[in-house]
Amino acid sequence: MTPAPDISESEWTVMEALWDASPQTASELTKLLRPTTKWAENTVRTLLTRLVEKGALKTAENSSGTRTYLPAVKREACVRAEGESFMQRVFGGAAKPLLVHFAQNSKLTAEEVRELKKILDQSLKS
Amino acid sequence: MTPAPDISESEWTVMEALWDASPQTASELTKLLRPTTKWAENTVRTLLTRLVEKGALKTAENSSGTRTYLPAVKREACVRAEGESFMQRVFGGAAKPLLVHFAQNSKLTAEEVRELKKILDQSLKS
DNA sequence: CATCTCCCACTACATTTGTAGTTGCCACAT
DNA sequence: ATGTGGCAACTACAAATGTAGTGGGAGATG
Repeated sequence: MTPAPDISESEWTVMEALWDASPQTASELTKLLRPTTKWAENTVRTLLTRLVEKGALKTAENSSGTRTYLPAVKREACVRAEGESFMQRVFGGAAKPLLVHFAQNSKLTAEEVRELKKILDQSLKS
Repeated sequence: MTPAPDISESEWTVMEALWDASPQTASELTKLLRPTTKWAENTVRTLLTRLVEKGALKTAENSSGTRTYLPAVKREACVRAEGESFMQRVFGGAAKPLLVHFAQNSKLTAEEVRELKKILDQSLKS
């Protein structure tokens, strides 16, 4: 596995779009992201280039010869890495305080609480 | 309330030390952090200065006239802000997927699971 | 053929972050 | 008075990040 590259905030936005739907060309992505980000196309291109350098994206040519981008790393792997680093930085690496924090600071529906409890049960299963 | 300044990773290390025990002088902090960080005193001083600029720390003179540093923002507030931003970036702002993720990726003791369930129950007590 | 368009490769430039080094000032021991 | 040891202010400088601009080649168009 690629060791889950470091993905900055803006880059993360691009990655999400591609995890959601890929491959896409730079201009497709630009249009897709424009409403939320207001980024110029060159900005998106720069981010794409950097992500390719980092090994987070791969490229391929589409039928019409233009380049398309697609993830080279799984979202889940990046989420795990980011989560790990966050947990380390803010909670000294301990999962429980983190879970406590988010459990306390979120308003959850009864349904969600039920689900989470089930997952907690499983999590200690193995 | 101060709107919870943006605290970088290295800065966070310093903040933790001061949330843990304050006020402290630059050299005290340097000694305290040396084992873990290997930072030169000037490095610590730079971080302290930046944190003061950001409004995360305040200073005061101690009896012997040298400067001491102490938090100007509560840890809990910073944790909340960081957590919020992390949740936004990585989980699109949704608490449940975040909780699911960490619940699944952590090995918890039966005791911890019990505790967490209790907190979940309270969290929906609206 | 002369252009107009797209797309891509380069270049740009301010900020933030990590990690110090250099200088100046002041109280205290000679 | 003078050197010395701290402490504080200012300066340094490279990498990463956010956010573009510019120039050049390959097709589409008039």
